[in-house]
Amino acid sequence: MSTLTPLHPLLRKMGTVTELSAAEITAIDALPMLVRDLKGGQDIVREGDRPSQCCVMLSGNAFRYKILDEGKRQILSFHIAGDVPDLQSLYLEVMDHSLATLTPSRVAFIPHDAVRALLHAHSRIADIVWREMLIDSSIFREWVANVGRRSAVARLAHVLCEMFEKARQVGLTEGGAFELPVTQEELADAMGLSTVHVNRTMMELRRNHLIKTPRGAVIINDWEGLKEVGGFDPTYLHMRKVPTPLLTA
Amino acid sequence: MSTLTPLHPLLRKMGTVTELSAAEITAIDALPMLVRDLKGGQDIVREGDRPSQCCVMLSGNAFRYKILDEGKRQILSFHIAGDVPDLQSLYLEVMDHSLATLTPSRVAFIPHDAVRALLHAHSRIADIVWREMLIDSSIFREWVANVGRRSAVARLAHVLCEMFEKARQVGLTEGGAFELPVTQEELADAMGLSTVHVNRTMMELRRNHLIKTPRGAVIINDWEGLKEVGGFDPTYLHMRKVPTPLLTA
DNA sequence: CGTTAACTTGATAGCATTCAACTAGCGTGG
DNA sequence: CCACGCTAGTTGAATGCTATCAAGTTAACG
Repeated sequence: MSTLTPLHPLLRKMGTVTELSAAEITAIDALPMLVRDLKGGQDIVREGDRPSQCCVMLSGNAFRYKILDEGKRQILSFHIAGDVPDLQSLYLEVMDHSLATLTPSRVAFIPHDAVRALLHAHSRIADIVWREMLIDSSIFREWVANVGRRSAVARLAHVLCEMFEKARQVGLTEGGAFELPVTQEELADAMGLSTVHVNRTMMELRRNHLIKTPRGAVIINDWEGLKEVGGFDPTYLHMRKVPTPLLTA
Repeated sequence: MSTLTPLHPLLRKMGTVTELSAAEITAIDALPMLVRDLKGGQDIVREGDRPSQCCVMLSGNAFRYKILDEGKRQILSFHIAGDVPDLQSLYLEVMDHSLATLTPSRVAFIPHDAVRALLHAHSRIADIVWREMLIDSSIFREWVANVGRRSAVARLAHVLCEMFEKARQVGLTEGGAFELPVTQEELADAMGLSTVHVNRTMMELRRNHLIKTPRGAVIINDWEGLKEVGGFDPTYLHMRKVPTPLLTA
């Protein structure tokens, strides 16, 4: 499954946007990283923290979330290998949300200083990184709309479409299938629904032959149909070109 | 009300964060701007556009929104004088949402090239601008949580708290009062509720003596109470210091 | 003053939540 | 190797928050 290339994970993601020069690649390779293996369901940074480093997902999955009054949780995003889920901490000193692993994950921590130095030295890399942050922001906008104005089925279909596209972009799909190590409870917290209703909604998608859901994964049977139901238009993902993984694993 | 200082509007906002040097101020003042007066309810940029400039709100109010299937609208943010609501277009070539005026507004358009040049020449300004974009993103996260996991009353209270804080930050409040030229329909589209229910919810807040709503404005009678109801914690606004407008008008 | 947009109010309907079991899958340990 | 126990998923019934529909009322404006 996660046949990660030997490439630096950052290159994997950035490479989907622009060809990098040798100097740029060297600079990225030279970034100091502290690699750690984490269990699933473990916080990486918490709301209120003032991190001095940011983290790159090498493998596994993570998600960002907020806890509101009465202990209700809102999941803000899901992340896969290659993502830097707390990039914003470079400029926002205190975390306004938490970040945790979903599955056992390998994570690399890079000091903010090192990243800042890289961005100052290589303006093209800076451009890519900023763009990445702005896409992050664009996705939040879509989520506001998703949670605010779509029905449960549409919401779920939309989330699945998005996760599929993001996985496809970095070559983590096989046909219409991709790993989705997310419980229905987590999906519920991401979509602002109850677990029970996510369950029923999911069954509806299956009943209509749009998806199949083997353990920990999703198979999309009817991509066009799913997009239709979710009102999915990938514009907001701002993918530059047709996803072409750097290396065909 | 909007006793705008003679200062460049960008300075107004950025000045709340750091003291700028003379050189930096000159550079900002030198930005080429095309100033236009727009009516209320008029689109500035539309989803799908590929703008080559971004706009600064000099006066008036604006909002960003998406139209989904079946014509449903989701409002993503509200903006006041000093904001640059489409900054992201600097790096995201195609608009994933629309931007429109709420009230008659004076807007300045600045070419992307000029902004990019400014950011390259003055890294401290770049830092402030990036920070601003990331705060934008943080606010979207909070909105996801707001729409996803809060009840109608809490949602409304939270939105009002946020708008008050943002206005206060740039000196656009008088005591607990601030201008809110937003119809209940617009509030509804911002919160993912129906107009009718916004109306009832608003009445509830009034009945509990938390707010008063004279035409086009809001007076907060009980700030602590409103924060309580909305579960409002301003951390996500990432305000550096206690709001001190550059000039006391 | 007439006209229109914004705001109110009442009644009804519906999607989603909550509560409460129950089932299936899976790892662990006796 | 099977039992136990836990987590995730499934199902049913009842409640409830919010939407929808339909008028009516107020307020701004020319």
